[in-house]
Amino acid sequence: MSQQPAARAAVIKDVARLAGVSHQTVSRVLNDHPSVRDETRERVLLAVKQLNYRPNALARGLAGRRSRVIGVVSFDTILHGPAATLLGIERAARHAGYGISIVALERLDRSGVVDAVNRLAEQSVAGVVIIAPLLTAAAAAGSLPTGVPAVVVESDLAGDLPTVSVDQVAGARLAVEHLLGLGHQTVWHLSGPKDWLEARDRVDGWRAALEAAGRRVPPVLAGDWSPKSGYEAGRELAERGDVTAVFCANDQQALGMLRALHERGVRVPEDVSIVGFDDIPEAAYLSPPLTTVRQDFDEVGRRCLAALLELLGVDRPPGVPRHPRVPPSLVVRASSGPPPAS
Amino acid sequence: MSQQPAARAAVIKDVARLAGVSHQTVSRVLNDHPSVRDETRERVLLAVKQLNYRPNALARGLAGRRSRVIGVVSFDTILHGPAATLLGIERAARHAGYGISIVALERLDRSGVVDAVNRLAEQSVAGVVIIAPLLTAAAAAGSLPTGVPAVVVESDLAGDLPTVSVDQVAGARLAVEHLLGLGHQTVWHLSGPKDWLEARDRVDGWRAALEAAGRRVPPVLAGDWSPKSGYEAGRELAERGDVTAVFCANDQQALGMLRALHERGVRVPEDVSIVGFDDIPEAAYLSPPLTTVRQDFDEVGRRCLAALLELLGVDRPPGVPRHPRVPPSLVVRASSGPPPAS
DNA sequence: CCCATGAATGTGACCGATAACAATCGAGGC
DNA sequence: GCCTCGATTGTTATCGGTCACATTCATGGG
Repeated sequence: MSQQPAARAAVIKDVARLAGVSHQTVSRVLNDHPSVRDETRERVLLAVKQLNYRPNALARGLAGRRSRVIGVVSFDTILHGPAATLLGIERAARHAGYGISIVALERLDRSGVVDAVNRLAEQSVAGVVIIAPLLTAAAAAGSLPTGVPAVVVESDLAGDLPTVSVDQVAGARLAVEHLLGLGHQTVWHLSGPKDWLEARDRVDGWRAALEAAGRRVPPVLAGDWSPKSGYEAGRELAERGDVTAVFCANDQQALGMLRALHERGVRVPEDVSIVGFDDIPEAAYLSPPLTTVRQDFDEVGRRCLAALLELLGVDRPPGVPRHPRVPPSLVVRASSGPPPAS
Repeated sequence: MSQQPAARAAVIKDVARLAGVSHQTVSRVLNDHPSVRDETRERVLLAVKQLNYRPNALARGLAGRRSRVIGVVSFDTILHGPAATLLGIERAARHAGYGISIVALERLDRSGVVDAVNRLAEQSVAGVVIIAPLLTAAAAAGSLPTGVPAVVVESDLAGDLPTVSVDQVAGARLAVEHLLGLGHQTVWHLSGPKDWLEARDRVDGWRAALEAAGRRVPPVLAGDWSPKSGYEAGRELAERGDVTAVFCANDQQALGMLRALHERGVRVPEDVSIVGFDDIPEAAYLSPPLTTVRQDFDEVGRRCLAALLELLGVDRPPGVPRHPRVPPSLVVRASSGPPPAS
């Protein structure tokens, strides 16, 4: 009848008692402090194993003023990019021995970001990563009041905070150069929403590539990332006879555009070539399979963590650039080809 | 010269001093304990505001043995379903005043799940939600060693733990009945991976609906959620002339199948009707727009949280069922129609 | 008029770890 | 042989809250 109801998890004192040392010595072993005799260390580790002891992260954080958790402010994780970025960060954090706390934002305005960071700060996170694909969020990140170490993803203009982003401009250039290389006279562009930085950068890269080649720059078609906006843009383009190549700012828009063109009897790539951006899992199985630009989100996650750890002074690999840009790569499939002979 | 370097954040004692009360009274105000005089309460709240005081969640959790964070064990959050579920849980948690800590699993085996829960337990989470769409994960969840309150999502066989899931069987039935209602003699099925519970349930629902209608049950085609497997199954089906309707276990597979059929000149829905599952954002813009079954992931998230809060004894709404099943709904689009006249 | 009662508030222990400092011990220098 | 020094280990304070209990004070019943 004297059975404990749920044998309370062992704490550091239990380990100390079992190993016959002071709790402080146990703490030293756990944090591999140098001056512990080998024999003592082993005795402690044995006790740890026997009791299945796991240090309490809360107590650790409170006493040591550093927690092994990093906060992530995320946005619209239904979209492929943000979801993949979040996963990349989680993966990198886990490998570095950190946990992840997330706060998702419904709207990406200034007070929302600040508020989210505050909520994370309450939890004494070691630092935060802000996935801030919008201009407003980047601005907010630039003016964080608290002294929380922060890294901003997908934005290179967050005040003096370190940032990590995919080189969107280079990605757009890859797409455009690919199409020009196939013989197209110019390339149209269906952009993402104006307030997204990635959308803006892709427009810039597209325009720069066209200008560098001395080509005419058509007007930008404005989309909102959704397949719907791609569909609508596709119907417009189908009306005109002079479009031979379109660079869509993401794969979902490209998908909608494919549908519109197909509906109107415009053949891809024979009549019009389409290039997307993201390389979502579906891209290879659209009709036709989509040529697109792939982003390495795992690499983004790794670099975020590297930047954050440097900020925390944990690691100090001297060569880490403050605003690294991860290079994207072009994946050529069947949706792009030479222009019609005409 | 006496300026503080970064004016350390205010703690409860600072508030107490400023308000001229004891720290315990401040604590009472913060946790709205009844017996505090109004005048005192206001004085404290004023001090809180003046100092911009925010209670330290670590200390709170340590002392009070309850943290306002719940852990989520997630898997494959690149897929639409898990990503949406995660977001739903985060949203519900945020509204209930809880934060979210996540651990993503690479593989969904027993030790992985147990390990993830342990990592969360170290952080003293109030409870965990396990997104366990695989049989192995459900089994692991059923044998969690620690005394951590847990709710399991997308699995109804996790020992005696409360679970929340979408009624996959009903969803599959909706799809099949829709197709039979259009006049098809029978419906083929491209399943998800065998070890996923959702895949298994959808197979069950499909078969049950066919049997209930007294129809022939064709062999199950085995997929793996990927567009690729849908594409391959589509090529096989195109070979046969006798297939008029296919229920795909998810939209990505349906997408691949659409591509294969299109490639072979099989028209959808004139020759073959296709129904998917999930209603991913792309579904409405495929060629043709996809008829599919929609799941309400926000509702799943809400119910998860309700179940967890009940487990925590925080709330006790008596009517909460232990294994609620969220009903899915059919979204009819252009990929399904009457069978060919033949 | 005294005492029981309950509301309002304060005091000190405690949660489980780390940090700072003290104590102990054996070895090498004079 | 005594003292200093570094390696080990222990003791106590501390992190920032909550909990359990003590205390104070005004009120109402006998």
